[in-house]
Amino acid sequence: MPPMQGEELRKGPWLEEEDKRLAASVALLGERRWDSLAKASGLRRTGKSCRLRWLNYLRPNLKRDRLTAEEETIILQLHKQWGNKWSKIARSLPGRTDNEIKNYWRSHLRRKAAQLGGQGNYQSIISNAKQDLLTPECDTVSLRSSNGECNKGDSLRTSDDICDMFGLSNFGIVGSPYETRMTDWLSHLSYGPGGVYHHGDCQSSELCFCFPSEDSYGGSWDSLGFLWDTE
DNA sequence: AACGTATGCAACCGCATTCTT
DNA sequence: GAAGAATGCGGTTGCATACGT
Repeated sequence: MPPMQGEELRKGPWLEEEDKRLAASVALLGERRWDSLAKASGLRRTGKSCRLRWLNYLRPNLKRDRLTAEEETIILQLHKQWGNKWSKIARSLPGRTDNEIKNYWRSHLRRKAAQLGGQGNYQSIISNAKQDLLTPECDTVSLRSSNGECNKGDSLRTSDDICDMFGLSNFGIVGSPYETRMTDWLSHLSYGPGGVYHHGDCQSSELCFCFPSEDSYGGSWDSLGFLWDTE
């Protein structure tokens, strides 16, 4: 739609005044009909520009801090699975925008992947990130309580138990959409046929809970994409 | 101090898809 | 069901700042 004569559309960085006006208009009219909203607000911006500004900057509950190691791991995992489906990846990271993830990928992760080069090393990035999250004391992947107090025979009954046991709260998972999936999955491992067991070769003298070998649960870390899939 | 380069991020653009009339 | 409008998405660009020489 061409701008009215004498109403040149503005481009470039948003002013604080424009942000306030946009936020007020969205509160009044809702997140839809952006062209109408742009006109009604008196902003000399396109609806498209208003929508983008709202989604990427003004929307409530946006996280402004740097992406965490956990989020980086998720991005790497999901990008491997889905490719450049930024909006899809963003839906699995509450408070993050597709633009932010896309930028982060281009400035951090893509280069990181390129430095190591090749598919095999790409895998190692995920593996390294995984090691940041999980304790590496067993030759199978293991998760241990952050305080090291794993008592043989203890039951994991609730998601809180599981979060406590596995220290999920340390990873920013608690309260996120994947908390339920993660805890469900861990519960399944606890009681399912594969079982969670003390690995005999574990060098730790303490009891630790280890995932079964890849063979016995029929997959690898890569197969766990469903944990993050919110669709 | 001045200049050139690298980096991070916000915003724009064009196209595809979905919605509304 | 068709056409136009609105929205969503991914790629790209431009600018401010940090950093190195």
